[in-house]
Amino acid sequence: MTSVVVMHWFRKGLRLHDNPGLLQALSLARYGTENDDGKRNAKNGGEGGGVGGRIYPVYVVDPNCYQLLKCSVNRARFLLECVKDLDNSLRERGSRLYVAIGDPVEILPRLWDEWKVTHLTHEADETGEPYAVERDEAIRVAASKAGVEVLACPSETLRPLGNVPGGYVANVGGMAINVPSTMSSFQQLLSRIDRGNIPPPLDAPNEIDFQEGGRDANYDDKYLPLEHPWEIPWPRGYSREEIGPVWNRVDCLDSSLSPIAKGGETIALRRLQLTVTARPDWTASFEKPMTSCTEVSSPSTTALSPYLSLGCLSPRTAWHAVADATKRAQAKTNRSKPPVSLHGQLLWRDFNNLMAHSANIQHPGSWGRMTNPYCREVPWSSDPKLLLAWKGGRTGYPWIDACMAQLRTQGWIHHLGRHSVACFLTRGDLWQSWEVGADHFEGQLLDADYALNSFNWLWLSCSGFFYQYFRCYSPVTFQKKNDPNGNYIRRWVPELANLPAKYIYEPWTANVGILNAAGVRLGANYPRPIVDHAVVSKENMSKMSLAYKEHNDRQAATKNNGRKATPLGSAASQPKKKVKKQTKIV
DNA sequence: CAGATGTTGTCCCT
DNA sequence: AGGGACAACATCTG
Repeated sequence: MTSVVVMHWFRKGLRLHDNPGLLQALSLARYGTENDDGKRNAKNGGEGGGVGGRIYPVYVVDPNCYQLLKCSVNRARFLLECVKDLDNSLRERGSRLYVAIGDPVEILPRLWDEWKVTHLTHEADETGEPYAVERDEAIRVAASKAGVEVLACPSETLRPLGNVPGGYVANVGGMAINVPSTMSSFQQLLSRIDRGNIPPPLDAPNEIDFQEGGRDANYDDKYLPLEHPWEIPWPRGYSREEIGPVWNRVDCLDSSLSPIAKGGETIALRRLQLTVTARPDWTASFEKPMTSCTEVSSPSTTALSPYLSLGCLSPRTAWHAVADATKRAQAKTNRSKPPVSLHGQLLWRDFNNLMAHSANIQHPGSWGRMTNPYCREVPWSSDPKLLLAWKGGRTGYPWIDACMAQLRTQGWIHHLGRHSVACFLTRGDLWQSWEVGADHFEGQLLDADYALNSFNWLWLSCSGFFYQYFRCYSPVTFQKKNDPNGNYIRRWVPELANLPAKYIYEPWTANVGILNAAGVRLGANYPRPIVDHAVVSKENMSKMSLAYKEHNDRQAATKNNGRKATPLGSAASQPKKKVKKQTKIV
């Protein structure tokens, strides 16, 4: 009898619950066959005795992957906590995680050979993130050479993104469907698939599922580098000497200071329980724009995003937790609706993923760049001094600087805080490209996500999906109403903590006596504003207007030269655009 | 083609 | 607190 040896390769999807790839691996190891519909658990997935197969759950700490390439210390810590938690959960079930460091394209084939692997399962990467595409293709080629069968299962989103049954762009009768480019058309598309029902999450496998082919005693002492995290080559730019102290410092962080307690599936499910399941009325009536971005002690939202971005939490598990809690809410409680409801937040996530998927099908690898087909060309400047001031929270606008300080310290800020700083860097004030802002967020955010990060930067910079550039956030007044005393600023910019409330958002308007009394020395321990918002925001609106005109002219010229083929029939494939109308004079 | 709509603006008025 | 002007974007709907 040929024995089946399955490797389940964790990349994202760092969870046991609702993990179809893992269940397929278990089914193969126990019964030698795939779980036919991918919907039943491995324990129910077949008849008769097992085939004596074995399963090796594997994680490769890959310094070049999206999750580690640009990561801050905070983010590396969070990722490793997720991996450790996964190992703990597998050990509770009689298995374990085998962890290696380096390039999966070199490491995995060695392990296939060593372990006589016959099947490889992993979560499919559907957005077309360039590094993942290249890596997975190389793995597919190597697996084919090695005679290893590969099974990639979609489980990152509520529904698969691609052209598969139940997916958002599934071919219907051989006709490619139009990919929506607005949230409302996305919602309509979703409502047409199985009447908007979201498939229920799959249960986590239990100890019985792992009873055959659990641990391999021969390798118990191998692949345990997590005991020595300082050997991990992160983050980029730190010398080996620095990495030890960095790790120690991270371990000493008071995690209660952070809205994100700790990484890992266990904490993710507990946080879902505490924020959603235990609060039916809050969940049912949740409206994103009504939540506060100036909370000092704990987030006003669920702050589940870091767990979703690494796949510690399944979006379908979250969806059904919200649905169940909403059912239990009191009758008199107002039920909010997408896009502002909690379900709406998960829909945004899928919509963003679908847009990344679509952009990368049209122009591979373009999503994170200005060449993105959904991105308008705007002639941004490039000023390293301005960029550095923004990154370091030294813009002289306390609200902006406070947000950047929270980002740097906790790796998380409220969505509206992100709006403020992203608008400020791009179309609002500094006129720097959204790409450099996205790049910085990618490094700093615990919840950095390939699809969501670029989508939001396109949106805020009015380069794509959102175009009302005349709606501009003020770095002074936006939060004055919500936090008149400036408690958030006092928390994150301690240099300003003693200023009277009247001046906390605009220290440059205070006289020297007041500043001295508060210990503020403008230009010394706190900068003067690097730009005059009233002036530059007006100038920038004119620049945006011009950039849009030029965009429309280019579109019109393209139309005259004939249609450009685009495979998905998206908005980008319908060049139309009359020349902009003259403004009517009344 | 006109009119409605778009997750979360600001300022000033009553 | 609620509403309109601001100056006026793109996309979708009928």
